[in-house]
Amino acid sequence: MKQDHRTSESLVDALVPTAFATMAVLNKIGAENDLSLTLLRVLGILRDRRPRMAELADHLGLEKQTMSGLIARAEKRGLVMRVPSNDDRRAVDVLLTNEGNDLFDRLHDQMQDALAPLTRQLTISDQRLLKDLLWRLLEPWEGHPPANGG
Amino acid sequence: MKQDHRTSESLVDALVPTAFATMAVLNKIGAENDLSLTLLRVLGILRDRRPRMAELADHLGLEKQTMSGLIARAEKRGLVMRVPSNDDRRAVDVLLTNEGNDLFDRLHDQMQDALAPLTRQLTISDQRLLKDLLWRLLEPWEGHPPANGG
DNA sequence: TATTGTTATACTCTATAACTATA
DNA sequence: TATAGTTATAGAGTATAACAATA
Repeated sequence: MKQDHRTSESLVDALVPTAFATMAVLNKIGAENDLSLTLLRVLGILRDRRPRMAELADHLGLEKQTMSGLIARAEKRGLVMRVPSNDDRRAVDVLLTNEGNDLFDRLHDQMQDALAPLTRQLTISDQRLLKDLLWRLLEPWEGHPPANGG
Repeated sequence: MKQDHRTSESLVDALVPTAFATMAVLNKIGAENDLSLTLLRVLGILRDRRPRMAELADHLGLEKQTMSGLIARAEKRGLVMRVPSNDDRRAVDVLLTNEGNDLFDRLHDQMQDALAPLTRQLTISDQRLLKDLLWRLLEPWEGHPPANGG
Protein backbone atom coordinates (compact mmCIF):
# COMPACT_ATOMS: atom_id res chain seq x y z
CA MET A 1 0.00 0.00 0.00
CA LYS A 2 2.72 2.42 0.92
CA GLN A 3 4.88 1.49 -2.03
CA ASP A 4 1.89 1.78 -4.35
CA HIS A 5 1.23 5.19 -2.92
CA ARG A 6 4.76 6.25 -3.72
CA THR A 7 4.82 5.12 -7.27
CA SER A 8 1.88 7.43 -7.88
CA GLU A 9 3.67 10.42 -6.41
CA SER A 10 5.37 13.00 -8.55
CA LEU A 11 9.05 13.75 -8.87
CA VAL A 12 8.58 16.75 -6.62
CA ASP A 13 7.42 14.47 -3.81
CA ALA A 14 10.79 12.76 -3.97
CA LEU A 15 12.76 15.95 -4.54
CA VAL A 16 11.43 17.68 -1.45
CA PRO A 17 12.31 15.02 1.14
CA THR A 18 15.69 14.61 -0.54
CA ALA A 19 16.25 18.32 -0.13
CA PHE A 20 15.23 18.21 3.53
CA ALA A 21 17.48 15.24 4.18
CA THR A 22 20.41 16.90 2.47
CA MET A 23 19.84 20.18 4.27
CA ALA A 24 19.63 18.39 7.62
CA VAL A 25 23.07 16.93 7.04
CA LEU A 26 24.49 20.25 5.90
CA ASN A 27 22.84 22.03 8.79
CA LYS A 28 24.41 19.65 11.26
CA ILE A 29 27.87 20.02 9.76
CA GLY A 30 27.42 23.77 9.69
CA ALA A 31 26.25 23.88 13.29
CA GLU A 32 29.26 21.90 14.44
CA ASN A 33 31.40 24.66 12.94
CA ASP A 34 29.15 27.57 13.90
CA LEU A 35 28.12 28.19 10.32
CA SER A 36 24.57 28.81 9.22
CA LEU A 37 23.34 27.09 6.08
CA THR A 38 23.48 30.44 4.35
CA LEU A 39 27.09 31.10 5.30
CA LEU A 40 28.02 27.56 4.33
CA ARG A 41 26.50 28.22 0.94
CA VAL A 42 28.28 31.55 0.66
CA LEU A 43 31.63 29.86 1.25
CA GLY A 44 30.80 27.36 -1.49
CA ILE A 45 29.95 30.14 -3.91
CA LEU A 46 33.09 32.09 -3.09
CA ARG A 47 35.27 29.11 -3.81
CA ASP A 48 34.72 29.67 -7.52
CA ARG A 49 33.82 33.36 -7.70
CA ARG A 50 34.56 36.84 -6.42
CA PRO A 51 31.18 38.55 -6.53
CA ARG A 52 30.06 41.93 -5.26
CA MET A 53 27.78 42.21 -2.28
CA ALA A 54 24.77 42.89 -4.48
CA GLU A 55 25.50 39.95 -6.77
CA LEU A 56 25.85 37.66 -3.80
CA ALA A 57 22.62 38.88 -2.26
CA ASP A 58 20.81 38.45 -5.56
CA HIS A 59 22.20 34.96 -6.07
CA LEU A 60 21.08 33.88 -2.62
CA GLY A 61 17.74 35.65 -2.77
CA LEU A 62 18.58 37.79 0.25
CA GLU A 63 18.31 41.52 0.88
CA LYS A 64 21.52 43.50 0.63
CA GLN A 65 21.35 44.44 4.33
CA THR A 66 21.18 40.78 5.24
CA MET A 67 24.31 40.18 3.18
CA SER A 68 26.06 43.08 4.87
CA GLY A 69 25.54 41.55 8.29
CA LEU A 70 26.34 38.02 7.20
CA ILE A 71 29.57 39.04 5.47
CA ALA A 72 30.53 41.37 8.31
CA ARG A 73 30.30 38.50 10.79
CA ALA A 74 32.16 36.14 8.47
CA GLU A 75 34.86 38.74 7.91
CA LYS A 76 35.29 39.26 11.63
CA ARG A 77 35.91 35.53 11.89
CA GLY A 78 38.55 35.69 9.18
CA LEU A 79 36.65 33.54 6.66
CA VAL A 80 36.07 36.15 3.97
CA MET A 81 37.42 39.54 2.94
CA ARG A 82 35.78 42.64 1.54
CA VAL A 83 37.88 44.61 -0.90
CA PRO A 84 36.86 47.79 -2.71
CA SER A 85 36.07 47.30 -6.36
CA ASN A 86 38.34 48.97 -8.88
CA ASP A 87 35.55 49.69 -11.34
CA ASP A 88 33.07 51.33 -9.01
CA ARG A 89 34.10 53.02 -5.82
CA ARG A 90 30.74 52.31 -4.22
CA ALA A 91 31.08 48.57 -4.80
CA VAL A 92 32.77 45.88 -2.74
CA ASP A 93 34.11 42.52 -3.88
CA VAL A 94 33.80 39.56 -1.54
CA LEU A 95 36.33 36.75 -1.54
CA LEU A 96 37.48 33.84 0.58
CA THR A 97 40.51 34.09 2.81
CA ASN A 98 42.90 31.14 2.87
CA GLU A 99 41.34 30.18 6.18
CA GLY A 100 37.87 30.28 4.67
CA ASN A 101 39.04 28.22 1.75
CA ASP A 102 40.63 25.59 4.00
CA LEU A 103 37.54 25.46 6.19
CA PHE A 104 35.28 24.89 3.21
CA ASP A 105 37.50 22.08 1.95
CA ARG A 106 37.22 20.35 5.31
CA LEU A 107 33.46 20.86 5.39
CA HIS A 108 33.17 19.53 1.87
CA ASP A 109 34.90 16.33 2.95
CA GLN A 110 32.57 16.07 5.92
CA MET A 111 29.58 16.41 3.60
CA GLN A 112 30.80 13.54 1.48
CA ASP A 113 31.20 11.37 4.57
CA ALA A 114 27.90 12.38 6.14
CA LEU A 115 25.96 11.74 2.95
CA ALA A 116 27.72 8.47 2.23
CA PRO A 117 25.01 6.43 4.02
CA LEU A 118 22.60 7.74 1.41
CA THR A 119 24.76 7.70 -1.70
CA ARG A 120 26.04 4.20 -1.05
CA GLN A 121 22.50 2.94 -1.52
CA LEU A 122 23.21 3.21 -5.22
CA THR A 123 25.74 1.49 -7.40
CA ILE A 124 28.49 3.65 -8.86
CA SER A 125 26.72 3.46 -12.16
CA ASP A 126 23.42 4.59 -10.67
CA GLN A 127 25.16 7.35 -8.76
CA ARG A 128 26.51 8.67 -12.04
CA LEU A 129 23.10 8.36 -13.61
CA LEU A 130 21.48 10.24 -10.73
CA LYS A 131 24.14 12.92 -10.85
CA ASP A 132 23.57 13.46 -14.57
CA LEU A 133 19.81 13.65 -14.13
CA LEU A 134 20.20 16.22 -11.36
CA TRP A 135 22.52 18.39 -13.43
CA ARG A 136 20.04 18.33 -16.26
CA LEU A 137 17.31 19.28 -13.82
CA LEU A 138 19.36 22.22 -12.56
CA GLU A 139 20.17 23.68 -15.95
CA PRO A 140 17.50 26.42 -15.85
CA TRP A 141 18.66 27.32 -12.37
CA GLU A 142 22.24 28.06 -13.32
CA GLY A 143 23.40 31.58 -12.71
CA HIS A 144 20.44 32.79 -10.71
CA PRO A 145 17.31 31.37 -9.14
CA PRO A 146 14.28 30.92 -11.38
CA ALA A 147 11.97 33.89 -11.83
CA ASN A 148 9.54 32.07 -9.59
CA GLY A 149 6.00 32.32 -10.67
CA GLY A 150 6.86 34.94 -13.24
CA MET B 1 36.15 23.20 -19.34
CA LYS B 2 33.21 23.69 -17.04
CA GLN B 3 31.47 20.55 -18.21
CA ASP B 4 34.65 18.56 -17.76
CA HIS B 5 34.90 19.90 -14.27
CA ARG B 6 31.40 18.71 -13.53
CA THR B 7 31.74 15.22 -14.78
CA SER B 8 34.52 14.73 -12.27
CA GLU B 9 32.36 15.87 -9.38
CA SER B 10 30.64 13.47 -7.05
CA LEU B 11 26.94 12.81 -6.60
CA VAL B 12 27.00 14.98 -3.48
CA ASP B 13 28.10 17.95 -5.57
CA ALA B 14 24.89 17.59 -7.55
CA LEU B 15 22.73 16.74 -4.55
CA VAL B 16 23.67 19.86 -2.62
CA PRO B 17 22.79 22.48 -5.25
CA THR B 18 19.61 20.54 -5.99
CA ALA B 19 18.72 20.77 -2.34
CA PHE B 20 19.46 24.50 -2.22
CA ALA B 21 17.41 25.09 -5.36
CA THR B 22 14.49 23.09 -3.98
CA MET B 23 14.66 24.80 -0.62
CA ALA B 24 14.77 28.23 -2.28
CA VAL B 25 11.51 27.45 -4.05
CA LEU B 26 9.92 26.08 -0.88
CA ASN B 27 11.20 29.02 1.11
CA LYS B 28 9.64 31.46 -1.31
CA ILE B 29 6.29 29.70 -1.28
CA GLY B 30 6.45 29.53 2.48
CA ALA B 31 7.35 33.19 2.82
CA GLU B 32 4.41 34.20 0.65
CA ASN B 33 2.21 32.47 3.18
CA ASP B 34 4.16 33.47 6.28
CA LEU B 35 5.39 29.95 6.86
CA SER B 36 8.96 29.07 7.73
CA LEU B 37 10.54 26.08 6.03
CA THR B 38 10.25 24.22 9.31
CA LEU B 39 6.55 24.90 9.69
CA LEU B 40 5.97 24.00 6.06
CA ARG B 41 7.66 20.70 6.74
CA VAL B 42 5.63 20.17 9.89
CA LEU B 43 2.40 20.60 7.95
CA GLY B 44 3.62 18.02 5.45
CA ILE B 45 4.41 15.56 8.20
CA LEU B 46 1.07 16.09 9.91
CA ARG B 47 -0.81 15.34 6.72
CA ASP B 48 -0.05 11.66 7.22
CA ARG B 49 0.55 11.41 10.95
CA ARG B 50 -0.56 12.51 14.38
CA PRO B 51 2.66 12.56 16.38
CA ARG B 52 3.41 13.76 19.87
CA MET B 53 5.47 16.86 20.45
CA ALA B 54 8.55 14.84 21.30
CA GLU B 55 8.23 12.63 18.23
CA LEU B 56 7.85 15.66 16.03
CA ALA B 57 10.87 17.37 17.59
CA ASP B 58 12.90 14.21 17.21
CA HIS B 59 11.86 13.75 13.60
CA LEU B 60 12.83 17.30 12.73
CA GLY B 61 16.00 17.30 14.79
CA LEU B 62 14.79 20.17 16.95
CA GLU B 63 14.69 20.67 20.70
CA LYS B 64 11.35 20.12 22.39
CA GLN B 65 11.21 23.78 23.47
CA THR B 66 11.61 24.86 19.89
CA MET B 67 8.70 22.63 18.92
CA SER B 68 6.60 24.10 21.70
CA GLY B 69 7.04 27.59 20.35
CA LEU B 70 6.60 26.61 16.73
CA ILE B 71 3.42 24.63 17.39
CA ALA B 72 2.09 27.29 19.72
CA ARG B 73 2.39 29.89 16.97
CA ALA B 74 0.88 27.55 14.39
CA GLU B 75 -1.98 26.72 16.73
CA LYS B 76 -2.69 30.38 17.35
CA ARG B 77 -3.04 30.74 13.57
CA GLY B 78 -5.47 27.84 13.43
CA LEU B 79 -3.25 25.56 11.36
CA VAL B 80 -2.71 22.81 13.92
CA MET B 81 -4.27 21.56 17.15
CA ARG B 82 -2.81 20.16 20.33
CA VAL B 83 -4.89 17.52 22.03
CA PRO B 84 -4.01 15.63 25.22
CA SER B 85 -2.97 12.06 24.62
CA ASN B 86 -5.21 9.34 25.99
CA ASP B 87 -2.35 7.03 26.85
CA ASP B 88 -0.16 9.43 28.77
CA ARG B 89 -1.55 12.47 30.49
CA ARG B 90 1.76 14.29 30.16
CA ALA B 91 1.79 13.88 26.41
CA VAL B 92 0.21 15.94 23.66
CA ASP B 93 -0.75 14.85 20.15
CA VAL B 94 -0.36 17.33 17.32
CA LEU B 95 -2.65 17.28 14.32
CA LEU B 96 -3.70 19.41 11.38
CA THR B 97 -6.88 21.44 11.45
CA ASN B 98 -9.01 21.44 8.33
CA GLU B 99 -7.62 24.87 7.60
CA GLY B 100 -4.06 23.59 7.93
CA ASN B 101 -4.88 20.67 5.69
CA ASP B 102 -6.39 22.89 3.03
CA LEU B 103 -3.46 25.29 3.22
CA PHE B 104 -0.97 22.48 2.75
CA ASP B 105 -2.85 21.18 -0.27
CA ARG B 106 -2.67 24.60 -1.86
CA LEU B 107 1.01 24.92 -1.05
CA HIS B 108 1.67 21.48 -2.45
CA ASP B 109 0.12 22.54 -5.75
CA GLN B 110 2.24 25.68 -5.72
CA MET B 111 5.35 23.58 -5.21
CA GLN B 112 4.54 21.47 -8.22
CA ASP B 113 4.07 24.59 -10.33
CA ALA B 114 7.14 26.36 -9.00
CA LEU B 115 9.37 23.36 -9.58
CA ALA B 116 7.94 22.61 -13.00
CA PRO B 117 10.63 24.70 -14.76
CA LEU B 118 13.13 22.23 -13.33
CA THR B 119 11.24 18.97 -13.64
CA ARG B 120 10.17 19.64 -17.21
CA GLN B 121 13.84 19.50 -18.20
CA LEU B 122 13.40 15.74 -18.09
CA THR B 123 11.20 13.44 -20.09
CA ILE B 124 8.41 11.69 -18.21
CA SER B 125 10.45 8.55 -18.35
CA ASP B 126 13.53 10.24 -16.91
CA GLN B 127 11.42 11.90 -14.24
CA ARG B 128 10.26 8.49 -13.13
CA LEU B 129 13.80 7.21 -13.21
CA LEU B 130 15.03 10.13 -11.12
CA LYS B 131 12.18 9.70 -8.67
CA ASP B 132 13.00 6.03 -8.19
CA LEU B 133 16.69 6.75 -7.70
CA LEU B 134 15.87 9.38 -5.08
CA TRP B 135 13.56 7.06 -3.17
CA ARG B 136 16.26 4.42 -3.12
CA LEU B 137 18.69 7.03 -1.87
CA LEU B 138 16.33 8.00 0.93
CA GLU B 139 15.69 4.52 2.22
CA PRO B 140 18.11 4.74 5.16
CA TRP B 141 16.60 8.07 6.07
CA GLU B 142 13.05 6.81 6.46
CA GLY B 143 11.56 7.17 9.88
CA HIS B 144 14.17 9.38 11.42
CA PRO B 145 17.27 11.22 10.35
CA PRO B 146 20.50 9.24 10.08
CA ALA B 147 22.64 8.96 13.18
CA ASN B 148 25.01 11.38 11.52
CA GLY B 149 28.58 10.44 11.85
CA GLY B 150 27.76 7.59 14.15
C1' DT C 1 13.76 9.66 39.59
C1' DA C 2 12.81 10.05 34.76
C1' DT C 3 9.98 11.91 31.13
C1' DT C 4 6.64 15.23 28.57
C1' DG C 5 5.93 19.53 27.77
C1' DT C 6 6.02 24.68 28.75
C1' DT C 7 8.02 29.16 30.11
C1' DA C 8 12.04 32.52 30.49
C1' DT C 9 15.96 34.27 28.28
C1' DA C 10 19.51 35.14 24.80
C1' DC C 11 21.53 34.95 20.19
C1' DT C 12 21.38 34.47 15.13
C1' DC C 13 19.12 35.29 10.82
C1' DT C 14 16.25 37.94 8.21
C1' DA C 15 13.52 41.97 6.61
C1' DT C 16 11.97 47.08 6.65
C1' DA C 17 13.51 51.69 6.92
C1' DA C 18 16.80 55.38 7.00
C1' DC C 19 21.33 56.74 5.96
C1' DT C 20 26.15 57.73 3.41
C1' DA C 21 28.89 57.77 -0.55
C1' DT C 22 29.38 57.37 -5.33
C1' DA C 23 27.49 57.26 -10.13
C1' DT D 1 18.12 60.79 -9.23
C1' DA D 2 19.56 56.17 -8.92
C1' DT D 3 22.67 52.64 -7.11
C1' DA D 4 26.06 50.07 -3.67
C1' DG D 5 26.55 49.33 0.72
C1' DT D 6 26.00 50.11 5.85
C1' DT D 7 23.62 50.97 10.22
C1' DA D 8 19.38 50.83 13.31
C1' DT D 9 15.66 48.30 14.63
C1' DA D 10 12.28 44.58 14.99
C1' DG D 11 10.40 39.81 14.40
C1' DA D 12 10.88 34.76 13.89
C1' DG D 13 13.54 30.56 14.89
C1' DT D 14 16.51 28.23 17.65
C1' DA D 15 19.06 26.66 21.87
C1' DT D 16 20.13 26.56 27.03
C1' DA D 17 18.22 26.57 31.49
C1' DA D 18 14.64 26.25 34.86
C1' DC D 19 10.10 24.72 35.79
C1' DA D 20 5.35 21.85 36.24
C1' DA D 21 2.90 17.75 35.86
C1' DT D 22 2.76 12.97 35.24
C1' DA D 23 4.91 8.35 35.05
